[in-house]
Amino acid sequence: MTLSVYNTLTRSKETFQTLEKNKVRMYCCGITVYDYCHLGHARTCLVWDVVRRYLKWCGYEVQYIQNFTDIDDKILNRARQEGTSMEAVSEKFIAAYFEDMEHLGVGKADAYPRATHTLDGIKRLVSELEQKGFAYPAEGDVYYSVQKFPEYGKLSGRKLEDLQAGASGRVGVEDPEASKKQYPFDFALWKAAKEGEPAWESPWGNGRPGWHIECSAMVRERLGETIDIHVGGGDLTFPHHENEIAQSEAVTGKPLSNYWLHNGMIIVEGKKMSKSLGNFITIRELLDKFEPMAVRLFILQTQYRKPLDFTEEALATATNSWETLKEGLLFGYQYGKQLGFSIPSNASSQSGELITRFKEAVDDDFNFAGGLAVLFEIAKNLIREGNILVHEGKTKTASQELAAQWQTLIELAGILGFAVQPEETNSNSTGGISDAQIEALVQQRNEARKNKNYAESDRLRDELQAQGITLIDKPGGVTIWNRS
RNA sequence: GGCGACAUAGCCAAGUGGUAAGGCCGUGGAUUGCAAAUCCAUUAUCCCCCAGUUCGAAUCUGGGUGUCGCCUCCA
Repeated sequence: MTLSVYNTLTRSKETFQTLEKNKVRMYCCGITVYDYCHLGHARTCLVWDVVRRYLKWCGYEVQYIQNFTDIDDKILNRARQEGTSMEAVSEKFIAAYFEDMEHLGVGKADAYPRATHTLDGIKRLVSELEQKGFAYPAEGDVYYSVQKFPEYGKLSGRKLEDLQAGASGRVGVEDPEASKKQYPFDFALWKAAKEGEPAWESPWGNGRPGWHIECSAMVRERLGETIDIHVGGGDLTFPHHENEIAQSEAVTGKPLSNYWLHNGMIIVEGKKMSKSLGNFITIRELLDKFEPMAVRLFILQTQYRKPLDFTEEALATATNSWETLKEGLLFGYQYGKQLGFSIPSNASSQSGELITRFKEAVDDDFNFAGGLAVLFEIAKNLIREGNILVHEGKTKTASQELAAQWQTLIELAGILGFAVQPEETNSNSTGGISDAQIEALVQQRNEARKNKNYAESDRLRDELQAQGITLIDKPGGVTIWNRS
C-alpha cells in the first residue's frame, strides 16, 4: 500500500515520496491573529493535524511548522479600535488560538514562528531577491517583479495575461501602492513605515514586511530550501502560495515544496464562511453548543478538498454519530473488567483486516471519511456485544476477540484524534443513590406491577430515571438496571 | 471574462471499469401492562442530463446544465 496525495501543483494524485527516507517536512500557513478563529480556521488546523498524525502512524518522522502572522493591517486596525498595541492584540489572539485548538483536540505543531521573530530572515531574503534582480525598491517599499519569474502562475494555473484581463478595472485604482508598482501584479516584500505604526530598521528604511515573504523566510529558516508538504486553505493558493513560490524559488533555484495540498472551504448557505461576509461562527460559539468531538467528526466525514456545508442540523447529526462512536470507544472501559482485559496498550498493531481497510481508504489522498466507516463498523459491533452482555450477562464472542477489536478501534480513533474520557462511565459515583436503595425501589416497582398499579410503577421508574438509573424489563418479570 | 473543483437515497457521505461502503433520520417485526433499552429485518434497479468507447461505466471520452472557490485581505 502506498500513500497518494492530490498535488495542487500538478493537479493530480501522486505517489507520496519524501526527500529524506521516513522523514516529512511539513509547513502549514497559519492565521493572522487579529480575531477569534472561526470554523473555517478549525477545519484547516484540524485536517492538517490529522494528516500529520496519520503520517506519524505510518512511521514517518514529521516536522510540522505552522506560523502566526502577527504583523498586518488588520491587527493594527484592531489595536487602534481597542486602544492597545499590535503586540497586545497578537498575544491575546494567539492565546485564544491555543485555547480553542486545545478544546478541539488539535495537536501542537513543532514550532509556531511569528513574523515579528523572523525579521532577520525576511530582510535577508528581500536583499537576496533584490541582488538577483527579482525585486526593486520604490519610495521605501520593495516590490517583487513577477515578470522576472517565468514560472509565475504555475501553482494556481494562471497566466499573467489572464490575470490582467480578468482584473481589469478591479485592481487597485485607489490603492496607494499601485502607483509605486512597475506592474500591477507585483507585490510588496517590504512596506515603508507609516506614521505611528510599528517599524523595523532595514536597508530600505524603516518599515515592515509584506505578508507573503514571512512564510518563505520561515520555511527556509525552519525546514530548509525544499520541503515535502506545504499545506493551507484553498483560498491561499493564489496569490499567497504562488508568491511564496516566486520568492523562494527565485532565490534558491530549487522547488519550495514537492507537494502542495489545499483544504476546501466551509460553506454557509452557498457562500464561503468568511469574516468579510459576516457569516462565520467562532470556535468558541460553536463549542458552546456542540461537543468538540462532534465538530471533529463533522469535519472529518467529508474529504478534505471538498467544500463543506455548515448547518446546525449537520452538527446535530454529527453529534448523534459521535454518540455512537463514543459508545464503541467506551466499550473496554465499561466491560473490560467483566471480560478480563484492561486498558488499551500503546502498541500499534498495523495489521489485521480492519487496519488494512482503514489504511487503504486513508492512503487514497487522506480519505478519512472512508476510514471512518471502519471505525463505525467496529463501534457498532462492540455496542451490540455490550448490549448482549448487559441483557444476557455473557456474550458468545471470545473476550480476546472483543479486546482486539476494541484495541483496534482505540488505535484508529486515536489517529483521527477521537478520544474519550474513561471517567465518563463512572459519573455514577457522584449519583448518591446506593445499589441497595436501587434494588429496594426496583422491588417496590415490581410489586406494584404485579398488582397492576401502573401509576405507582411508572412513578418509581421515572424517579430512578431522574437519578440516571435505567431499568430494563426482561421477559419473565426480571428487571435489571444500569447507571447511565 | 479567465483558471479550478464538485454534482451519488430524506439529509451527510465513500466508491475512479465488474454490477451502489458508512453515518444520521425513518419503517416493519419480536419483546413489554405501556414505555425505554435491546434484538432481527428493512430504506438508491441506480449514481445531474445527452451522446460515445467497452462484453460491461456512477466510474473513461465529448457536449450540456447546475453549484462553489480563486482571480482583492482571506483557513
